[in-house]
Amino acid sequence: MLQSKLFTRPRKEAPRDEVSKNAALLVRAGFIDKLHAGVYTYLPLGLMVLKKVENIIREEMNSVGGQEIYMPSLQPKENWVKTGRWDTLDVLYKVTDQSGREMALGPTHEEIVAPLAKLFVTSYKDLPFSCYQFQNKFRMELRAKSGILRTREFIMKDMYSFHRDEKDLKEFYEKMKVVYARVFERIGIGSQTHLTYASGGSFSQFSHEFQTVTVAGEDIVYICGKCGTAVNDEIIGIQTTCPNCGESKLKSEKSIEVGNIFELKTKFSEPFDLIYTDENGEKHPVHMGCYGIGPARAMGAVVEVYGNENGMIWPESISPFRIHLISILGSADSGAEVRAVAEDIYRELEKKGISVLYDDRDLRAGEKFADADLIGIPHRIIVSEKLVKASQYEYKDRSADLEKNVSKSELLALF
RNA sequence: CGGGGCGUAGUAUACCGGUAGUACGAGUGCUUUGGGAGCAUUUAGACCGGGUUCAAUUCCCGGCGCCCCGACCA
Repeated sequence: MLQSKLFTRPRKEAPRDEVSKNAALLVRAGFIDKLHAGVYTYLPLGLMVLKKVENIIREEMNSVGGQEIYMPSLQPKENWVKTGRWDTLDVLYKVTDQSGREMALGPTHEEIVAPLAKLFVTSYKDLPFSCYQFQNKFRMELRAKSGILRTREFIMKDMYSFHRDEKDLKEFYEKMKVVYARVFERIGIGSQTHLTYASGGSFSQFSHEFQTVTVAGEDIVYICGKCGTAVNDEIIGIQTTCPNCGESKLKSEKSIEVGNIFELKTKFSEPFDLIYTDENGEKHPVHMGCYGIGPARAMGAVVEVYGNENGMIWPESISPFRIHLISILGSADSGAEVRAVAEDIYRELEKKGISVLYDDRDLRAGEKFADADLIGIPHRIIVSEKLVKASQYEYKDRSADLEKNVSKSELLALF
């Protein structure tokens, strides 16, 4: 993509009201814009990152047989009354239409997916299965904060699984732990993200969270130095040792919850009468599991981990582009030649199917470099008068801090 | 929801009870060209409502908005 065509533009300073690192950097780099408290627009570069995060999650959900669906945000009041959450869930946004009919803006989708499953589940032969979606969730947070880490409208991948009994649910649940770890590994925060034991609510002993260590986090976890498993502060009173290996020395860290999984069991199947008939003709409630990841929050966590005062360095897997090609046009006479060489390599890379952000703007070198630092694409190629004269290209791998001059064929061989 | 802070050009800021200043950005011209260039020139601003006052962007009250701390966060 030609950078001159991007309708957004990086800026030198963050707005005064964006204090958190993730929002300050993302706003400065032109990835997001704040509409109001806790509600952000995703601009072209930001949406590219978000979509890459989503696609990694999608691939992993598909790998365990998850089937993608899309459920509505506008949800009937009756479903929420049925589970008793219409009056008890204080983050629920309620809207009323012209006829006076009340509805909820979905903060989650158990109330929708359980009756949905009821349409298709009658026999043990219909189980197990799982479905998921990427959907905007609305939660009336009393206090939105920390940039895109805690917002009132946010995208969430929520998957729901349906099983004939607790044992089958448990097996699938264990598989999801592995799949979730792989998601966070792939988006670049694997080593900072810990499987964390948390409160299981009234239906199981524990739920599990995936907590990414960062000072911007709002949770506190106690991490086992031996196996990396963590315990959430909320249950450290009842779980004082590592639940995985028994180690008693745990280190406390601030962290952000980027994913969580829990066993719903029959909590939602019962109110919606979601039952199946077994081999003997006996009826049983379906056992459910629920698995959430906030792609935008995960993206914010990545920024918290990799951002510095100059900008980002994106993990390659979710970088908006693979390569940032920068032309240093120099004086008017050399400019045309530099531009021709840059356009040529741009076309060749695109032809190879490599995504390139080509900074073709007629700006000075310093400004282009500063913008590139902010945007944070990990691979950088520079074309300048000096380099053109020597038939060389400067290649920089920003995450490896590697910088070298290469010929065209060497350059193309790198990707 | 409790506590605190802040609302001034597109952005970041300054001053002031009496004509609102600077920088960046944006536009134009010339020079410059490998780390946010220089000169000239143009552009553009006091959140809303009420009160005090001869006079309010400034002081007071209310609203709205935003940020931070805490509480909350299947």
